[in-house]
Amino acid sequence: MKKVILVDGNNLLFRSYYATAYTGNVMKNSKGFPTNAIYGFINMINKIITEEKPEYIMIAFDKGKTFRHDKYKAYKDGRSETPDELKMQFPVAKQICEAMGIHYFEIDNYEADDIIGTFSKVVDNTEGYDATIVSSDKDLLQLITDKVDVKLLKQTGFIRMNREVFKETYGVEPIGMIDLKALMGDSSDNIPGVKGIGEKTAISLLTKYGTLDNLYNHLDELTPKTKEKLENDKENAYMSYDIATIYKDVPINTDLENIHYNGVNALEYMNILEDLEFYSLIKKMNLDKDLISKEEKEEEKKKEIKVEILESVNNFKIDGDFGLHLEILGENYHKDEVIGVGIYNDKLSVFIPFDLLRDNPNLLETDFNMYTYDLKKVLYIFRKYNISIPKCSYDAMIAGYLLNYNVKDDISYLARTKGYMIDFYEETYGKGTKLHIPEMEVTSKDLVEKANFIYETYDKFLNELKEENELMLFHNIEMPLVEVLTDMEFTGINVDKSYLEDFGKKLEEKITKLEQEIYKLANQEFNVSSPKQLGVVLFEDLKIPYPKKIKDNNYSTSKEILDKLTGEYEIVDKILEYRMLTKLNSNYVGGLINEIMDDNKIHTIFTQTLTRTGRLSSISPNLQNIPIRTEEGKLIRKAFLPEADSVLLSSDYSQIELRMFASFANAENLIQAFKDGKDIHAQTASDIFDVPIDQVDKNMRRNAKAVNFGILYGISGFGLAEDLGIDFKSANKFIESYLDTYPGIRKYREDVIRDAEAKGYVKTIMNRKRVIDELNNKNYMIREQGRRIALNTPIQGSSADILKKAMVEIFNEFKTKNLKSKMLIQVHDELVFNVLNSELDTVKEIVKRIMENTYTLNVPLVVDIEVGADWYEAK
DNA sequence: AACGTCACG
DNA sequence: ACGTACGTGACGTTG
Repeated sequence: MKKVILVDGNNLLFRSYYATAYTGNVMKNSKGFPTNAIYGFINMINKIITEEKPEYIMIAFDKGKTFRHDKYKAYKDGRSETPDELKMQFPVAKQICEAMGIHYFEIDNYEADDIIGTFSKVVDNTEGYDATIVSSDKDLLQLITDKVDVKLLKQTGFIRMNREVFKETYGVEPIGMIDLKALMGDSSDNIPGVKGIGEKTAISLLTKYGTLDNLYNHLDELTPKTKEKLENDKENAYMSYDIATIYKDVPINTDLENIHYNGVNALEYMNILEDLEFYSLIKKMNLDKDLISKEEKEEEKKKEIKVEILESVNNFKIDGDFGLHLEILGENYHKDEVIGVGIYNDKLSVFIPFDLLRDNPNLLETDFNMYTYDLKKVLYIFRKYNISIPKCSYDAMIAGYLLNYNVKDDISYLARTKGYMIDFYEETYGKGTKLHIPEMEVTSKDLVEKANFIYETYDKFLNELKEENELMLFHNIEMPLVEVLTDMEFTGINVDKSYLEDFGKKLEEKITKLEQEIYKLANQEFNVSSPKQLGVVLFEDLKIPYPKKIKDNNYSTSKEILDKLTGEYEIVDKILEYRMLTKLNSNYVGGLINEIMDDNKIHTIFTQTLTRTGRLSSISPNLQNIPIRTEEGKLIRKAFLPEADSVLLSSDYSQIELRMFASFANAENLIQAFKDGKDIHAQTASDIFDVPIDQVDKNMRRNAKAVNFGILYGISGFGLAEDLGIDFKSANKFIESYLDTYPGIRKYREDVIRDAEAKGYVKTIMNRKRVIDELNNKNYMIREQGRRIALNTPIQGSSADILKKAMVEIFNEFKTKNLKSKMLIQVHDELVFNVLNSELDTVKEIVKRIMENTYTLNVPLVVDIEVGADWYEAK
């Protein structure tokens, strides 16, 4: 027997949607596209395939108004409109069917039921086949025959309904389902049936008379009341019969070979899953090799590479440029164990265990070029172990990042976009407690495969970069920056552990005290750190009126909300202080102490390929969010110290983003103000409120400052109103008068958005490109977000470009001048250096000159420099 | 693993 | 009628 699976696609999507949507929180990807229905849909299909192992499968969808509407206008009336968030998911579900290698059908004017009915009829009439229908809709039960059963989905699990079970449950043949509906109707489809006859009467009538026709032939045998009901509604009964009958002759190609299941198209499928951000499914799929089609498996085999595991260095020689991949066990190459390196080119296909390399640190000495994926990791490790480093000016991770591939720190993702089916890190090395180094046979193959991918795609990626005009950015900024960042990470920054410990103790004392006071004010003990418990205590037990229109089931206890209650309720002030102190203690005192290494320094990792705008990010620990805005928090900075005979120097761009914006938009008054070195927010206030600059008061300046910031983010009246605590109307007025004052800005905004919408992407001054899919989204809000992204990215990204360029130049000048001072930290518009006292004047001059002149805008770039005995003083 | 919160530019 | 400013990372709580 060959198994045919017939899936009710509509039903699956609706079910999955409402299974989770009732909470009001529909699952979405980071772009805001709803994915909850699709997620359940995919899981269900996967389950069906694993459980049923079908040779044939198809999925049916509804399309258009059906012929049933012609017969009965009110068909399905009363159903609530399908939510947009669900509608949006249908096209994606169909793409997924295709990617999964499953034929799907949608035929105008027919429901999914009819398509399924048509196939079930074919199977019923074909020797050697049987079918299983998958749905939670009982309507389909009428299709059950000896060869066709229904997997009826329940909330958890399913019931398999075959002819026997059906008869036991309903007392009639499956086909009698139609007669049953003709009598009892169906409220969900708004099928009327016969008034006054429900399930019980209908079943008992049909048990006796079998069919609707036969029943109407024996009306005289019935009680007068029932007879009357049936007579009155005869027309409705037959109409209902018609509508409830699944049509079995939909005009489609019913050749079963047409729906043969060949397995997924792995690449296409993966791409969709990545868009949806279903990472768990990506991993699962890769583990489930059954899902990958045979052709692809064969192709995979063809690519199998012979791997030599290097045991002795005697005959090892690099001949020609080569791909190299280094792997570590974990995520932090500053402390994790190194596994080894894979090397590949046309002549070499070798795995070198790390021990061997460490014992032979000159093994890789060569004039040929090295290509890598994550060069910084390689540079860092090789430097740490004094291994000679081949020259390298190509890194696939950087290339992939600039080309807008979703790299996600795992070479396998990038490789798969080019058809290299490399296992994910987690599959090979595990995760969390399961992290381990597998047998050398496995690691050697893994690393060489990766080196092979790096080597073979070199031309491809460089060509793509060339097409995007990103070669300059790649060669002159990002690649040289890798070395700069390596050096910064390697150098690290001194941190005074005992200072932090003392600071922590003081914090803890205050926290304990505050905690007791809060308990007292609350008349109970509870976990102040639990937003949930806190919400109940404040807004239920203490009956503090919630300061916002209630929208969710939960009370927000965010600063934004609590700030509105300060002064009025003592407990709120204490909670805010508690929050601030615990944040400092756990995130900064504790967090930083945990990251201090044996040399008493902190070595962060700068991620160069993460942000969508071109900025860096910093992890383990994040040195880009050390407190500064409050005095208490700022004290943390006293723990960051220079080396002996040195000071810390901080240089930061003044208003770089606003200058950038003024320059791009050619906003003359703003540009002039920058040229004249005026207080820019005061000048703005003077312009929009039309008063002389010396009559600008504090409030006017504050408002102007907020608009200046807002404009960088793609301002909205609502956002500005929130920020300034004013009403929506006045906020809009500010914005309007701002745009009237600076018509260049108004025009620039319109131009940028129009251009971005036409092209689907934006670029920075150095041609860094960001694709903005949000601009095409059907959802108004997401499109609006896309527009704000289009406005903000060139600003934020160009600032990032400029600072990166400056970093490379400063690094090079330090090197040529043989300076011992070191760049340590980058914080988006600021650099922090350890500067030897003897080099202070030189460094000041270099840093200021390069940062201010590395790129010429229509406005001057101004850099402020501060020096001190710690990071607190140097700021 | 996701959420809420809050630290930074 | 809706829901609202851009880009990050880390922690504690909760499911």
